[in-house]
Amino acid sequence: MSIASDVIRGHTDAIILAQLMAEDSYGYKINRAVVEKTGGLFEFKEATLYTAFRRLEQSGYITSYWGDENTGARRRYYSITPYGVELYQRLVAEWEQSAAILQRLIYPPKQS
Amino acid sequence: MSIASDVIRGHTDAIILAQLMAEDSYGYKINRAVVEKTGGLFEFKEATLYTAFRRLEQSGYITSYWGDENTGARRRYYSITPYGVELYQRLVAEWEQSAAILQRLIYPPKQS
DNA sequence: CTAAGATACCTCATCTGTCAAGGTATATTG
DNA sequence: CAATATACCTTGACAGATGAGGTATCTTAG
Repeated sequence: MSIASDVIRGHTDAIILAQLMAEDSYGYKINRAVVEKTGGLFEFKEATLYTAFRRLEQSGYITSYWGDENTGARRRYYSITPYGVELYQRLVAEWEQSAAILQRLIYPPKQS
Repeated sequence: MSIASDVIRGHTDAIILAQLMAEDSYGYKINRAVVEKTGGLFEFKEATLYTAFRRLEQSGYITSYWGDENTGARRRYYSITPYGVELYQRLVAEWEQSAAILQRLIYPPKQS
């Protein structure tokens, strides 16, 4: 993950929910998708990922169920709830607004 | 600060350093500048701000000195060090790269 | 057959940054 | 004289991220 880490920090939930907006998925697969999308620049630490799943499920934003693989390691699939869709939309809106704001704050002001 | 809070979280150092890149300044003034630049959407909690100052100073990124006001409350001015300039540049570069990455991660992928 | 690596999940303890809540002190303005 | 603005500070609690450890299955190379 080299760079990026600090900025992505705090957006764990939004990234996970974005994946679940497309389809039910499971931890390992979501993390593979993130690695692939970032060209290897970022990946979740496992502890971070599973902590987030528990947090989101306990708050009612996602639900989980065991996959019925008859081969390979078992998978716990997650599904986004209507409540989670709302959260996702709010997080995206926040991101958009806040990215614009940060863009203004992070560069030095002209001297007065 | 209503919205924004989560996204700005983690960029305290970069925002402070950006201000100090322009000129030496002090806590209260930096926070006023932030409020003004964001149209009132965001401001630092004082504890967050002063915690950050201490962290940055202990790490050698900024130095401080007391202003010589002969009126009004005393001010502790902060000055960015060469080491701090380096950090600032690194943080900005990270922000730019990471904002682009997040932009890709935060929207749902097309179903395959 | 066996070792290594990929797949897949989980927990615990610790660290770091944020922030609510409290405090001090001075100057200005109604 | 009270309220408000300026200006700084500390403490304790909390939440999210993470290092380090663990379990189990399947595939592939030697």
